[in-house]
Amino acid sequence: MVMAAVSRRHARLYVTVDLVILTIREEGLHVLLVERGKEPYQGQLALPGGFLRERENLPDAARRELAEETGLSDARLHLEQVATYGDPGRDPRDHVVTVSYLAIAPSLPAPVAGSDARHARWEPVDRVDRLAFDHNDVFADALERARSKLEHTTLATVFCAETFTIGELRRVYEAVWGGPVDARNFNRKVTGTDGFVVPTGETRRSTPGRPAALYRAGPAKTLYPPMLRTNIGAPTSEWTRINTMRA
Amino acid sequence: MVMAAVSRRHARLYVTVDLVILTIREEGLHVLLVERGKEPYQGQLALPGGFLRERENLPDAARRELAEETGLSDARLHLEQVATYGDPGRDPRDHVVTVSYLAIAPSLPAPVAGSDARHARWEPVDRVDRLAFDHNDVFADALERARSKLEHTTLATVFCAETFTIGELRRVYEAVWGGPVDARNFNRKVTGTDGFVVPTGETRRSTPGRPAALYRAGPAKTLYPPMLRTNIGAPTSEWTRINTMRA
DNA sequence: GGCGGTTAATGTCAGAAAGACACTAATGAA
DNA sequence: TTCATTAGTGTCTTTCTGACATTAACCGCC
Repeated sequence: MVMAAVSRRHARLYVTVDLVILTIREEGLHVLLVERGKEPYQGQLALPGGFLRERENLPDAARRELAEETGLSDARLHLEQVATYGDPGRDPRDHVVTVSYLAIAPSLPAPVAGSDARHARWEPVDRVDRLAFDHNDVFADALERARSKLEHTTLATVFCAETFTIGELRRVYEAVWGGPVDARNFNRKVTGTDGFVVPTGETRRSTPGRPAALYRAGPAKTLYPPMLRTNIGAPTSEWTRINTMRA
Repeated sequence: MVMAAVSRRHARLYVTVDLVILTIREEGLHVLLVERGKEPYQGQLALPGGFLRERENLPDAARRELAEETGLSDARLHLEQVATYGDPGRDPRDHVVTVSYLAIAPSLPAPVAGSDARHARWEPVDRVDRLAFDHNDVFADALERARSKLEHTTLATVFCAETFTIGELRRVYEAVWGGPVDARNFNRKVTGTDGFVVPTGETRRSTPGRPAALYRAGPAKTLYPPMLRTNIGAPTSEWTRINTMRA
């Protein structure tokens, strides 16, 4: 049986992946940006990314680009698809559809010098503005995804090292949500939720101050009931983008 | 200044949109499926969809396909992007990336007979199995998205006609979540949440029984605090698919 | 007109969870 | 030993939800 090829009448497009790589540095949430080395948008900051290769699937492309930018392929990294943007005018050169991925890692070092990351740098998330292409939207959607995920899942532990204190975990929430989280209620919620964290039995000393108990990430993925953002502005959750359709 | 074209070394792909069209018929949640008229997967059921055209953006393509399938372009329809699937082997003919959209409408009629919808039919969501391509995954993800959205947003009203009763709204929840919802607590939650519904002042009589008050959808999009599924199996929320990456 | 059945709406009680915040504990430095 | 700092535990109140009872508003029938 002969199988017909796809009609040549259909559009053929380039597909890229764009990465929103988040980490926590200097007590604040940062995103990795690169300076465009050539047109279009030369000199402007953009999210890192690249073109899909022949017969390459999307997550592999995202992992490849991530490894290029951060040098990491650690399994503890979080990588998840967020949205797809396909406005024909988003890239002046040609019709390019991009699939964005949220990547989260424990404290990442300064960007490595590579051919694509020559002018890469960590930017505080509240300082991100005027990115190339539609990357402002891409970034905003991924940031909101990260914020929502901290409400409903135990994802925050991915921002931490293998062992961490409750205080460190709470500061992750504060960095991602952009506001204070009550230490007493946070401690009760996290340690009272089965599978969120697992005590190691050891402590980490700080000078001065009471030594803090150390924990590892537990097996639970879902945080149920969720820990909702309350006193940090009105929730502009990704839930509310009814009829949201990325172009 | 001359702008370089995209390198010919990068892959060029076909992009499609796939629609998960949900409606409620005969007290149950249904999805629109079409029977494939040609290879690959000829004779098998699939989600409706089609190829992106030259210079067409994704939501326009989704709307175009939706109009073809349902005859509707009603602004009250809900249409939102869900995920993108790009496994090179997902279509035997060529490397095709698909972007899935969730579409929700009030009670839709039997499928119109069109060239693409010749063998279209509504299928109860719990009877969906062995779809073509990777459409089982596509469908499962969109269904879960719909289920989650009923927890966090006022989206359920889109399944209803312009005016509806609280009982009708509750049956939407029961159809989408697949289990019973307590009428007394539901009524209190819905009518007690600002902006969820707005009373019309009229009633709808049923014979026999107490006339039910009629409502319209209110302005609120977010349902906060959310109305979480509790006694309908463990929540298999889309939140828990950490590291979920559609291929 | 009254009664019964059905559906809708309101109400009650209890418990869980979270918000707000105080107090105690465990250090190390001075 | 004292003090400052950080961590952890605790208390009270409020809010919300779960479970379920009761009342209300019909229409059909006698």
